[in-house]
Amino acid sequence: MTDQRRMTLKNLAQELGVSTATISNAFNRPDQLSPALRDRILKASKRLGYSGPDAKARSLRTGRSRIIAVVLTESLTYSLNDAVVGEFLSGVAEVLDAHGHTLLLVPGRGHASQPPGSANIADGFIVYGLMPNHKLLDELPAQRTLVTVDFDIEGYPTVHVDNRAASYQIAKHALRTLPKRPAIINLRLTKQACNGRVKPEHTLLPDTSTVSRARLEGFHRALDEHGIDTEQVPLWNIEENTFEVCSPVIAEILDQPLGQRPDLLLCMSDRIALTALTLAEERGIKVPEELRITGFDGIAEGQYRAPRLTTVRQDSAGKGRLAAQMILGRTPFAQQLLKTELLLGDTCP
Amino acid sequence: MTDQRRMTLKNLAQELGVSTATISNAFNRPDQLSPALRDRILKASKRLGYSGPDAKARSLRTGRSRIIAVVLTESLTYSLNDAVVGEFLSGVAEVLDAHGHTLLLVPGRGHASQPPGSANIADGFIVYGLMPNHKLLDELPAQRTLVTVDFDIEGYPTVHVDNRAASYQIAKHALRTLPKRPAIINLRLTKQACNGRVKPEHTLLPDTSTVSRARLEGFHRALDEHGIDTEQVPLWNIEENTFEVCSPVIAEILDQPLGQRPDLLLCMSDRIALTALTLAEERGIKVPEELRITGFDGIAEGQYRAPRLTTVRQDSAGKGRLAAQMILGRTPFAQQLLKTELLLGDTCP
DNA sequence: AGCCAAAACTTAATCGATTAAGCACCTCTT
DNA sequence: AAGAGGTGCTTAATCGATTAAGTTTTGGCT
Repeated sequence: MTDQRRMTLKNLAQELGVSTATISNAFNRPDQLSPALRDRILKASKRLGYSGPDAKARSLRTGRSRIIAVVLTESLTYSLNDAVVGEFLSGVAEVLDAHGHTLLLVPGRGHASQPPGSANIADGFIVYGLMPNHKLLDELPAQRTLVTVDFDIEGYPTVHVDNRAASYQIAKHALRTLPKRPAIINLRLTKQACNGRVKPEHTLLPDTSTVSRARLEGFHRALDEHGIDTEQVPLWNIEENTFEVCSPVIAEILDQPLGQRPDLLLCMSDRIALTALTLAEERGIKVPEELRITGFDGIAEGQYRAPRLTTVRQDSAGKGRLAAQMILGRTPFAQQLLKTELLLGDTCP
Repeated sequence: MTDQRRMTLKNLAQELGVSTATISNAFNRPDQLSPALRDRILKASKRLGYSGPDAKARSLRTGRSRIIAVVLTESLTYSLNDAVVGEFLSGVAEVLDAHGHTLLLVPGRGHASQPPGSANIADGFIVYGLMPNHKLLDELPAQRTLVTVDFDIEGYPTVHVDNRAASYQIAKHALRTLPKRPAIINLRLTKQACNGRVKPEHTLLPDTSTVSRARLEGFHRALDEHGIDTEQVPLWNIEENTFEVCSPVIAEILDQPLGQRPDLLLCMSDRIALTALTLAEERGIKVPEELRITGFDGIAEGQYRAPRLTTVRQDSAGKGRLAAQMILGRTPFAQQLLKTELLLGDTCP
């Protein structure tokens, strides 16, 4: 028996007394050989434990792997626990799957973080929300196909959301009833790590193409229009979009003496807003009577609870679908800007 | 200039007048050549736009791709929106990343669902919670390394959670104060699709190795011990672990006339329990006074809210880490059974 | 029968690397 | 001065497929 040697296309060909080309055709181009022979080959490969052409060899020869890599901002560990990222990925996956492609996840920053080397097996890269100065960016553009999401690289196609317009819109809504003490809680806004109140010594990220910077500008514009001095509006920064990291900062905000405690929180993510909501509930602070809260993102968790979060929904899944379509060449490369939608919940009616 | 032709190791070698072996060594075995030459090679490759050995070719030659595939039960679109799956994947990713491997996501059921063909590029497979009769299982064991999670394939290493013990434990806790009308809400328990009350014509999944079946048995055993006739306990089934699919079923349960409405809901997932909690709040049903609710999984969403969900925590991330370690050969292959932990929240004190 | 096109296969080059084995050459040691 | 042992590099086989081009067989038509 020949069970021992690893089954390859070549071995199978020998076994059956046909050429390797024919075996290959049996798997890839049924019209190139007689049905009878094809049937014989397929049966034999099942019998001998040959599970089809090896993906490694095939991808080398054809130059295509049917794998698309998504490069994420953070470690995978963090990213996969973030609802917004999850939604985005599920959008990507939906389109890839429909076209027979598979999804490779590459961490933006990791432990041993290999160079993208092991990932350059992919046919294309979707780069998600990297900081504009990220070191990976030096290496990537040498690669073939590339779509960026939520940030720009000069000359490359992008899909993103009009963050400025969206945050302006929700701030406008919130300001219809003027707050006495509004406050803003942002995400990764300062150049230096800062988990708490943003002080004069902190410099904000300069690049207005940054998601956080754009959202802040939307808030500020709305405040301006309502005659509120943005300099006087307390600005807080949070380093990581998780309950654990948000929690102490928000506790600090809510535990200020009554005269200083904000009555409106403009939050830069639903995660932040939901954390604020939970902490307010724990303290018996009435939402929205004593404290109004707005979020950003429109994740499911904020909508499937009582009270519902007032927020602005960005179509993360749609963003993912679009990016995937661009990478697969189903949609012309372009600069795509997705619309957002105001969700009127109960936390800021 | 030679910029035009695609840079390969061979071209680079020619350009520099050295052998391909030397270039390869420059990237993979620095000790095999003089530092001076290596430096020259690295500089030249940067200059000529060569981004290191091609991953496709390398993986063919070496037989290893440094890619591990995770095969998921459902479509990726669904899986990536499920907190439990997300946590599991983040555990997997953590270990893979630390060892310089990348994560390939393969949907269990998809649209065009290619055979695992394009995925067999992976060095190993982590198969997550597939139904025991899934067709993918026919194809997979021919592959090299394989670890199953949350279900068994004869003879293969597994990591799972003691679902029976865990559900028994939380049911025991819930039954310390005897309910008048307990009810059970399960997930994917019936052979036929059934989103609602399980009726006599439905047959339960036979295999007790199934997660849902095991959990049901835990519930039943506890009920038994408290002298409650399990036949009399209404059993509801839900087909998909999402708010949208849960919602109508739970509405139906809660909208029953007061004498029939349950006063204890044993839910098979936190998603179900949280949906029940939201719907109860909307209806002004007091939790836990009028209705006690228990969950299963211990996802973050249930703990970072008020009231906190009473549930039993399975260490999904730990499951992922362990599976990844086994696949990478860092932990001996085995049948691993992870412990669970009771989380006493407010919904069933 | 004879001719020709289509059908059914085969030949052989190629994709871009890795790596064992081999060959110079240099530096010590005795 | 000869042998031993390192360095530093090259040669060439190989991984497992795909595919354009070529060859043989088949069958249809006059």
